[in-house]
Amino acid sequence: MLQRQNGSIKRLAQTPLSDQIYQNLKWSLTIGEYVPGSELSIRSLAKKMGTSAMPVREALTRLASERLLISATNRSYKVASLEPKRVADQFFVRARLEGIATSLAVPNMTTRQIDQLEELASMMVKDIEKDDNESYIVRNYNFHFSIYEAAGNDELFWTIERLWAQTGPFLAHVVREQDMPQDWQILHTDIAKAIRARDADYAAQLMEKDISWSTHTFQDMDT
Amino acid sequence: MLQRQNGSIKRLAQTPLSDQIYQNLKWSLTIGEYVPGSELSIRSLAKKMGTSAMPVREALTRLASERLLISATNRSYKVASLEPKRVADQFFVRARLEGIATSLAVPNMTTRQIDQLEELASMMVKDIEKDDNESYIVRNYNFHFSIYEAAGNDELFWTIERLWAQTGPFLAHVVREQDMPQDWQILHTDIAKAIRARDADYAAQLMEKDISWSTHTFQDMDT
DNA sequence: GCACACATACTGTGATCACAGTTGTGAGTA
DNA sequence: TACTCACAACTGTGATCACAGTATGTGTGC
Repeated sequence: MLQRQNGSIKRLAQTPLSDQIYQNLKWSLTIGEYVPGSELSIRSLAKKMGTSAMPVREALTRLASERLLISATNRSYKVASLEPKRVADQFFVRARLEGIATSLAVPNMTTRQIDQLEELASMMVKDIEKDDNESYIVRNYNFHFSIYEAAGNDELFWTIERLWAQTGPFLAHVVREQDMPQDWQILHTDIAKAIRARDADYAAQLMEKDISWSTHTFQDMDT
Repeated sequence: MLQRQNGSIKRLAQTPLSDQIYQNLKWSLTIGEYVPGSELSIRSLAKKMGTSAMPVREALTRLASERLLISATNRSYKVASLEPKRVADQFFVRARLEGIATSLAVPNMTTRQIDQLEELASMMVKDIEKDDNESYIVRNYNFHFSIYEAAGNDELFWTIERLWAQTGPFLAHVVREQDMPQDWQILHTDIAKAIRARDADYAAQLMEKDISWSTHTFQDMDT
């Protein structure tokens, strides 16, 4: 996160400005703070952050390089807009990778960690009841990534994290529109149960299901 | 590729210099032109390419952001060195993703494309006999990626391509050392046959096998 | 002969400027 | 009213400079 002082970003020891801005924007994408299709320009962002254009420029080129932003030549950077095929492709890869990560994680998770999963799952149900979408999105992130972290494969973790930032803007849109299927909430609890039962295959299967409903959702959507 | 004139890079219409340099370096990593652990500095690369530091700097930050290069704070960029756990993790993800891509590709490939696969496979055997490692590496790339392209999932394709650039330096090392197992060559022909038989599961299984022998190879290696 | 210190030559990072290309708007005309 | 043309306000891109670290190598003192 960025540390602000006098309304502008203060340099943290040893962490380059460009890196802070990069992390900041990546997180914003993940939790869906940017609407699909919205534009980000170097200079206006730099002005908002109180830095020169340089570190912002670096952050944006990095994000574009990871396909988290679209960069047309000589045009401003923008968040991808909802092209059904593209988004469906992304959720397909997500479903597979997150299923794999889950089955890897099952033997590694402690009962304490599984307790926390179940607690998160029940809190998420309450978030939905209270219409607290922002809290729901963050808890959803924590639920999934505490599993993926337990998988113990850095490259897998990072790849999934990247995909979340890529699909974040679309997923947040669905959550905020309350377009989630009724039985979606039960899935999280079931996943925790399957992990507790040390049933790797079933846990992975549920996880794939959790992700891939989105595949169909976006596949049938018009732009 | 970069177009050279008077020993320096000439700007191609519409393609930013930084992008050309980025593509150039990424390909060099993929085919193993850089030894694990070697250092790349902005200014010296810029001098070699005949440009200012700016576009090189952008290319390197992009590569580091995709984890194709390591960037310690305030120290020069470098190609990752061979840490067994890390490399094994990478090949694990590769095996899974390339298996998935293969099974997706099976129903999509034309007989003409499969013919080309078999031709590539037999040429690769000859490359080994002739000790032409560079040609072998490029043909190996073409063999695999013509399959992955047929899978028809852009995100999957890009993710695999990134992983190849990541593992390129290590794989090339093995190829050049001629450390490949005897039965490895037959695998490529078998994969083509399985695709021709439209046996998606078997093709995927063979593909996973093709990748994952490396997992064990590097896992047992000392740094 | 060895160890410590200082100078030098690097490293990435941030800021600033110049440039060319695109977009959008407003005035002038048919 | 509609269309066109020009100008102004953007856009990213490349080059250059200043700076603060770090590693290296050399010379000096013991």
